[in-house]
Amino acid sequence: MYQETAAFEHYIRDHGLRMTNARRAVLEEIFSHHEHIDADRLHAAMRGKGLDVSRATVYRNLDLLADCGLVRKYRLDRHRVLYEHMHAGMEHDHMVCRECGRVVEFVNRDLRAQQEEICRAHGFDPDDLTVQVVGCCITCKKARAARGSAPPSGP
Amino acid sequence: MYQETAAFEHYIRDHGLRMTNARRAVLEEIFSHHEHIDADRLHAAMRGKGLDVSRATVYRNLDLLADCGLVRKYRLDRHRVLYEHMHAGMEHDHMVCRECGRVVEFVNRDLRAQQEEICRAHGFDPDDLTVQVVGCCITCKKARAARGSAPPSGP
DNA sequence: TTTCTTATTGAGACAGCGTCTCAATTCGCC
DNA sequence: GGCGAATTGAGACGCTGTCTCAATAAGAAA
Repeated sequence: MYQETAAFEHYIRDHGLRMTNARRAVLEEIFSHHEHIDADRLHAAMRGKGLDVSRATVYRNLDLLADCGLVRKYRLDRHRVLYEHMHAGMEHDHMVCRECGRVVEFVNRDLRAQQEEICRAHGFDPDDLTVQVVGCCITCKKARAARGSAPPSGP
Repeated sequence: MYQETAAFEHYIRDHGLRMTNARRAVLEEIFSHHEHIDADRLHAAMRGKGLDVSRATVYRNLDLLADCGLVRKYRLDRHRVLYEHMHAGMEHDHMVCRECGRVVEFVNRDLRAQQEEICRAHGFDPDDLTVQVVGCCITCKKARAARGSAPPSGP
């Protein structure tokens, strides 16, 4: 947490911004959740702890944290935007199950390297590389198979 | 167009649905645009041609077309969801420039193969593999460099 | 420490994209 | 042609995120 606070304060100062209680609170909150969370849930969690920060401020500061690279913003679909703090160097991607909505993380260095290579080839300077896989997870696949092979059974 | 109509009608019948004028119209419209387009723009284009189809119907049928695999739904960010028809077998991905908003397509078979491999390893059955790169395109990069090397000049 | 400037905040109105509702219409099987 | 069900149209609605603007507070300067 020390590192992140320091990095954030550094960024804040460098950009002529000001460090506030609300900013510290959002930073601490997002770093206390070790998994994806959406802005409104985070906001609710903060209020639940008695932290009186407005919704707009949570949104504003999550975006600020995303800008300075401490937080990653990840859009699943129209109704789900997740934020997660960067756990040093662990760039990962997501598989989203269409049926149960479960999000599975995976890390693959080769995939990243290849994406960077493609960007280079197109003279494109990437800020964010995202691989998003939408499909059906192993659990739902099994459930579906079970239903399929034993439908509303015989006479 | 024959193939797509046939495929669509086949899907429609297989799922106990009905083929309607609105469905045919949406199918024809999306296949007449050989690039990404959003639902509202498509709707406007249809009305412009005198096709009297409601917004809700366009949304509904674009989703239906996406379900049956004839159309791909691609989300850039909160405010941009693009649809594009599948041009047989040409699975591609997108790079979006953060500055000018330009969308560059690229195709890379290795990248796809690798994603599929990862899915297999996780027992995940992919419906849609998306690689989304957000960054800065070569044009904007040059523009930025030009500004950077010759800022509001000397005293 | 007090003062002063200005970034930030809070509350809620607002915006945009989709979705939902439900009566009216249309499909397509008989 | 007639019937039952799927589909449509029009607009209200919902949700996430942004904007507004007065009030507040950070932090530099005195």
